[in-house]
Amino acid sequence: MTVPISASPVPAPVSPLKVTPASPLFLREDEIRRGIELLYFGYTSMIRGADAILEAQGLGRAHHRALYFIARRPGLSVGELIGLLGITKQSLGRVLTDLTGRELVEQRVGVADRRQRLLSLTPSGAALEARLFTELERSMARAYGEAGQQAVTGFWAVLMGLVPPDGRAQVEALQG
Amino acid sequence: MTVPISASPVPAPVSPLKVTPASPLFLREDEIRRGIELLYFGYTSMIRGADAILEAQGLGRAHHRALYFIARRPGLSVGELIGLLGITKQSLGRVLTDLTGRELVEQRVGVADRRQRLLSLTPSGAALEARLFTELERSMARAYGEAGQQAVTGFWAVLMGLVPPDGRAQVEALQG
DNA sequence: GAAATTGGGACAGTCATGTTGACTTATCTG
DNA sequence: CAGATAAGTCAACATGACTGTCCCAATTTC
Repeated sequence: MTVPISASPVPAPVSPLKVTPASPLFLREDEIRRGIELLYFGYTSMIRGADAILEAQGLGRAHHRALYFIARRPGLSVGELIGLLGITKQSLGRVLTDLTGRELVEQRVGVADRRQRLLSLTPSGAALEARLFTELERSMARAYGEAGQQAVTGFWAVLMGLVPPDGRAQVEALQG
Repeated sequence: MTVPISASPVPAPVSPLKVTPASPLFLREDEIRRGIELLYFGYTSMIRGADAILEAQGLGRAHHRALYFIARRPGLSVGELIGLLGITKQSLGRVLTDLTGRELVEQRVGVADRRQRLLSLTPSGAALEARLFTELERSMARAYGEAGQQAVTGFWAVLMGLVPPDGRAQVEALQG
């Protein structure tokens, strides 16, 4: 990455006014640690907003995650939800028993495959998920607004880069 | 959303070539959900890399977080660590008992205030933390490299925006 | 100097959420 | 029909958070 300058004796830096330029190779330990720490604090800050609502309902974050993905992809099967959450059938089972018992989630038999149980939110489940989403949205919308449109694109790009290549299709499929 | 057409017969859109322009106000629900989901999957993908090392040591993620912050700010007090982790004294107590019992962390009496116990890593603790950090670094460095320098700046900006204003000083103080 | 506050440790109990393993039922597919 | 798959269930267990209480030593305050 050396720029050959033959004629001029002292090669002047290209941008002398930038005091702390980011390393071109992104390899400095401090930059890695900054990312790790911001990811930790940013993530926990965002989800903390919904905790009060959940606690008032006697639910936990595991219930929230299930509600979120069922809202996002209504009609998904139990197996698909297990894959998204990355937990075992037994762990999800307890959460799903809670949610169906409270009539926040309902199941119906799959059409193509009658072994499947397709999940969707009841009206009250959708109302609760909307309240929870509003909390996350408040936090995320403020961050987007403060950082600006270009920053948001970078935010998405780095986060997608953190996901192992074989998992990216799943994330993309969830969206769009 | 009807467009009144009075004088000019067909008002041409301003940017007819942009197929899916990002909303200027960053308020479209899909953009919020994309951020929520990428943050969730990106965060879990990054930390998952260290789990195998931890499990081999019989330690958990709580131990990792404590090791990380002690490595980052050697000599910090128990109270400061509690503040960073956002957990109670009792919860941290068990983790710290484990780590000191395994001689990964050591405590010494505070100099200015002798009630304090200042935490630091032993050589073997530093070695373990370095191995764990290498795992996180591998993931983060790849994401930085794929996304590019400008994206990293945006990544940082959005994440800092997620942190409530009264908590940002603490995050900044951890760095630099 | 006495009293109140603070930093830290310890004990006991509880809850939420994850795990493994084994078994059952219904259904689909070769 | 035989085997594989989707889902549910029971039991046991591990982790990591919580609350509440009590204690000690050191510091700060009056």
